[in-house]
Amino acid sequence: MRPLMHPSVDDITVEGIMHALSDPLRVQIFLGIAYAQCAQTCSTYLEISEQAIPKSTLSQHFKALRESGLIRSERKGVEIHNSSRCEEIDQRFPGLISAIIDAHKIQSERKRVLERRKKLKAAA
Amino acid sequence: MRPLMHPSVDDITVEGIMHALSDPLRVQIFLGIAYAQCAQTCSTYLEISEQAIPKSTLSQHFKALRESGLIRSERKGVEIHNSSRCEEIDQRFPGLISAIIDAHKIQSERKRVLERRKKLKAAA
DNA sequence: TTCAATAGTTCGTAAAACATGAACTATTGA
DNA sequence: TCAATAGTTCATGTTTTACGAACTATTGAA
Repeated sequence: MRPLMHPSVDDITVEGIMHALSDPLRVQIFLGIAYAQCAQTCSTYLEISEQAIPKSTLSQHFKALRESGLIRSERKGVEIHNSSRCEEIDQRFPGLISAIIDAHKIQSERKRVLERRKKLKAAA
Repeated sequence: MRPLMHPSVDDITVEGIMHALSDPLRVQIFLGIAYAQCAQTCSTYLEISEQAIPKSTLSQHFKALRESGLIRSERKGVEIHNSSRCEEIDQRFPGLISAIIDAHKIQSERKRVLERRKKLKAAA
C-alpha cells in the first residue's frame, strides 16, 4: 500500500479545490471534517445519507480531498484520522475556504426553510 | 436550436459553481467575462491559449458556465454576448465569487513570479 | 428574395473520469 | 499466529467530456 500523498501548500490550486468541492458527498465530508473538533475517520461517513455509501467509494472521495490539499490524513493504528488544512490554505488563499463554507451555510439553511414550507403546505 | 437556458438565482448551487470553475479553460473564460467591461462572445476565446480551442468545445464550456448560473448569454444579431452574473450571485452567496477571483489573482501572480525566476535561472 | 458569410449549436463517437463489488494490505489485540 | 477492523487497490460497467462534422440562425449584400 503506497503512502498517503499530500500536496505541499504551494502546490494546492484553486481549480483543484473547486473540483474537490464540486461533488455533494465530498463537500459534506469536507464540511464535517472542517467543523469537527476531533479528527474524522473514513468510517464515520459510511452512512452519511439515507443509503450506505460503499467504502471503496468513500475511500476514493477521501483520496480526492487529500490530493486536492483540503484534508490531511494520518494513520493512527488501524484507522486513518482526517483533519482539515483550512489554516494552511487560508495563508495561501485568504478567505477562500471560509467564503465557500459560508455559501454552504446559506444554501443548506435555505434548503431547510423550503422543506419546512413544503411540509406545512402539504399538511394544509 | 433550443433557447439558451439560464437558472434563476435561487437555483444556483455552490456545487454547480465549483464544478463550472474546476476546469482551467472555463475559469479563464469566466474571469475574462467577469473582468471585461464589454460583453464577450464565444469567438473571443477561439485562441485563448497557445493552440486553438475547437469551437464545439468552446460552445460546451459556455453552456456549462451558463447553466451553472455564472454567466448570462444573449443573442445580439449573429453573435451571442456573454456577461457575468456576479452581482446576482453575490446577493445569494455574498463574497463567494470575489473570494474565488482573488484566489485566482494570487495563483496567477505566483505563477508569473515562478516563471520569471525560472527564466532568470536558465539564463544564468 | 436568395445566397454567402459569420457565429454558434447539436450530434456521434472515442477517450477520460467515476462508482462500486471483490480481493487485497496494514494494524491491532486476543 | 490469527481473526477483526479499517481502509486501499483492481477490474469493469457507467457517466461525462472532447471534438470533428453536420446543422441552425442571423445578417448583409447581390
